[in-house]
Amino acid sequence: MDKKKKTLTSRQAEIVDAALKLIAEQGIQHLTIRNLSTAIGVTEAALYRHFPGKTEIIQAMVSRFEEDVDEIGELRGWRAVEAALVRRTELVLAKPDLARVLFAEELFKDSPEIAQILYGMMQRHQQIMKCHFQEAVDDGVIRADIPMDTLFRLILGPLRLLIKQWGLSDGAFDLRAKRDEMLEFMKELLTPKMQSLR
Amino acid sequence: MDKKKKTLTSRQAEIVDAALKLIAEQGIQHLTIRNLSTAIGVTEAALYRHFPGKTEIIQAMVSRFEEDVDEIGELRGWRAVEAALVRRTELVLAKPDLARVLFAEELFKDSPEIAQILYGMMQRHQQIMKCHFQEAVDDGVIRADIPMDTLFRLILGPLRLLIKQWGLSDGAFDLRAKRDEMLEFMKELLTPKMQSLR
Amino acid sequence: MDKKKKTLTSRQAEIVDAALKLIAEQGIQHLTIRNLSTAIGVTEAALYRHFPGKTEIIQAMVSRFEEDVDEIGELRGWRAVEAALVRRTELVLAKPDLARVLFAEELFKDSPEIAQILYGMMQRHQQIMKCHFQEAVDDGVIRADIPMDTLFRLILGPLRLLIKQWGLSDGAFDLRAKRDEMLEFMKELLTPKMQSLR
Amino acid sequence: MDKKKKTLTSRQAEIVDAALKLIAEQGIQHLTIRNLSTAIGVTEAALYRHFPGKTEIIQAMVSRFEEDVDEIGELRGWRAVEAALVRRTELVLAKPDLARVLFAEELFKDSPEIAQILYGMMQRHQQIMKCHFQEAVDDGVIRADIPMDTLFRLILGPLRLLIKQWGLSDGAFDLRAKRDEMLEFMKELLTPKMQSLR
DNA sequence: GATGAATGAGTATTCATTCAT
DNA sequence: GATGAATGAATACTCATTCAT
Repeated sequence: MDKKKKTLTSRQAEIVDAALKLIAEQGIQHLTIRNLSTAIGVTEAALYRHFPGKTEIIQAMVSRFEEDVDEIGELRGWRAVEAALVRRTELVLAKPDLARVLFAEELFKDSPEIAQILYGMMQRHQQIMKCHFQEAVDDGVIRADIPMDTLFRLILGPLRLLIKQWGLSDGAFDLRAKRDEMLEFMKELLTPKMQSLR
Repeated sequence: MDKKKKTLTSRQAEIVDAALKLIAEQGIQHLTIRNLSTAIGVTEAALYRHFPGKTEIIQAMVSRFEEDVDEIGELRGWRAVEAALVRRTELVLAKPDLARVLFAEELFKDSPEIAQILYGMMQRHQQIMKCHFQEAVDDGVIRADIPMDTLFRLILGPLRLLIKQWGLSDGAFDLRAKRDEMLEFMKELLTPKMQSLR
Repeated sequence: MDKKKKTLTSRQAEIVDAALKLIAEQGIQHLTIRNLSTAIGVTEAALYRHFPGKTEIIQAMVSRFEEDVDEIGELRGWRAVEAALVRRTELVLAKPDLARVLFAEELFKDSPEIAQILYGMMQRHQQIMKCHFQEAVDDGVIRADIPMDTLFRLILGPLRLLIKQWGLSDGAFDLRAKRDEMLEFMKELLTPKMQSLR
Repeated sequence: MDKKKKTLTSRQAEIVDAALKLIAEQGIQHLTIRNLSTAIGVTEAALYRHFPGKTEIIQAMVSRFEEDVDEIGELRGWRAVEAALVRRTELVLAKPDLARVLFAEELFKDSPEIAQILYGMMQRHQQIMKCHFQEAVDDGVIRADIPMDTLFRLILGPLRLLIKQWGLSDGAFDLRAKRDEMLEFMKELLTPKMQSLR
């Protein structure tokens, strides 16, 4: 699955880590070369020994998300879907601002490279999810008449909104509880109707 | 129901339009006083005759959403819900610029005033929708066992994601068709399963 | 004594009053055309109907000080000197910031016209004081061997410093009390020595 | 006795010098980052490598006064007082720029931090002088009945005025001669009048 | 007399980046 | 590998002033 494994030097890794921390703690607007360099304890100029520019730092950072996000392990079918949604919310809970970056494709409008990376991630994620949807359909857990893209929206859309509301409300409600509640209803709603006859 | 005066002078409207366009086309980082003023064809200083500051411009911009979004007319119940979703997508189709900004609350994360406005809008919109949900439940069109906030997410979440995907893909698919398809499935999924007969 | 009596129109007078008030209340840096115009209740542009520019407003304002400062009435000799010093401190007490302007010749370094006016005021004031010194000398109240300019400094210098300290300390001590104490010592110190033999 | 580090880099010293010159020659309103940077021959941005902001530049400038002013060496009593006044005037003669700023506390009225520094300097200087006054009193050179703060004003006030007049007149008179004359009179005036014999 | 709209020059400060050492 | 110094372009915003109406 890895397209271009760019093995980062330890210094590069350190920089990417610092960038992640900075975004997570202070928001993306505080991800400046200055802040980054002082976070690491070197001069601003020093960063340019390790990355050609800021864009590349963000690229490296964003690329790393991918590993984190889509590892659901050996699960399949609806269990895999559930696991994915859970994993996402847990990531949000663990690193709220980082998560905000993940969902804010608009933020990177001005650097097409990064937008591209994010778009690719989104696509790949979508692909994986659809696999699991298909498995769930085959398992008879989800009704078969909903097109995959619509299905994707019906499931991921509510999750995204839930996370967004949680973020906007500054964590005012119990994200896990609402997520579980939502998942339960989703599953029931999507269950084939004939099941009741079984 | 209008809280504050929002009668904009023609120049103010022009500025707000330009701001909207700028954000939609280039991202919020490019919404600068400079860009804004040159977009209109005046000096930067000139803008300050019409708005006290950048914040107020964005506020005016954001406030305008509200008018556009929430007028559903005389409908009630599920019909009203459908009308709202349709209205939203039609708005997106009519003013794609506005649309791109509409769901990107993250964009304004760093200015709490605007985040507040957006949050307020969202809350009010949510309130209205919940009314209609309740009506739909009372009408027996929607099952009664889903909490209102979850219901809101199950319906609005997919719509938002649909619009976002449409925006990110630069209008690559037929928004109306997908919206109608989605609506249809939603309605069916949410219909009570004659549970009362069980 | 009036060089060019510029009879101000009532609107001009109003503007000058507002300018004085502004300086007195907020300091000279807040004396802007904007603040001035809103203080009066007109547009910025309107001010230019009454004065050719900001400089002329300040000129008119500064010119008015002259009347206020040097009217000691019918007194002469040492009594007149005392009266002058008292008058100055009372002015300071009444309008602290305005007074600060009076002593801060440096503030107007960049507009030579105003510096000129202030310098002229200072000179004239010095002249008047020296007259009274001479009278005091003739009266035998002040010793005759001190040159007039030095005498001026020996008397006015401490007063200025007193006022400055009072201003810098934000009025932390009793200006009147210290002024009277100072005056008393001054008089005694400057009394001709033979007096003791009289 | 030094409170904070004041070892300036050569570039910092250059900036401070330029700032001093700018204020002295053109008034504080012209002490802008722009003017300052062009005076030195660098970009505005370059200044921020050497000072965090304008405030700190002015602070450094103001702080420098202290070193120059208060070193009188081993002297004590009236000799020390004389030495201090002489030193001050010599400083004025050597660095007229600095001199013009030296007594213009009003200039910094709007930035409380700097006003604070100046006030502190003034206080410390006053303390030192009062020590010497006391010594002079104990030596029987100065009469004992004048409160220390008044005494301070009676001696330093005239000096400040002398220097200010010299500055305003653009060095039109012989500062040294007038200073010596003043000092002589001061000493004589303040000599005890054998009051003890009365 | 007064306004609304605009201007041009200016304010302090920040940013990503470069380069000689 | 890293630093110190610098740059050019940008940021939001303010000021005194002008001009057509």
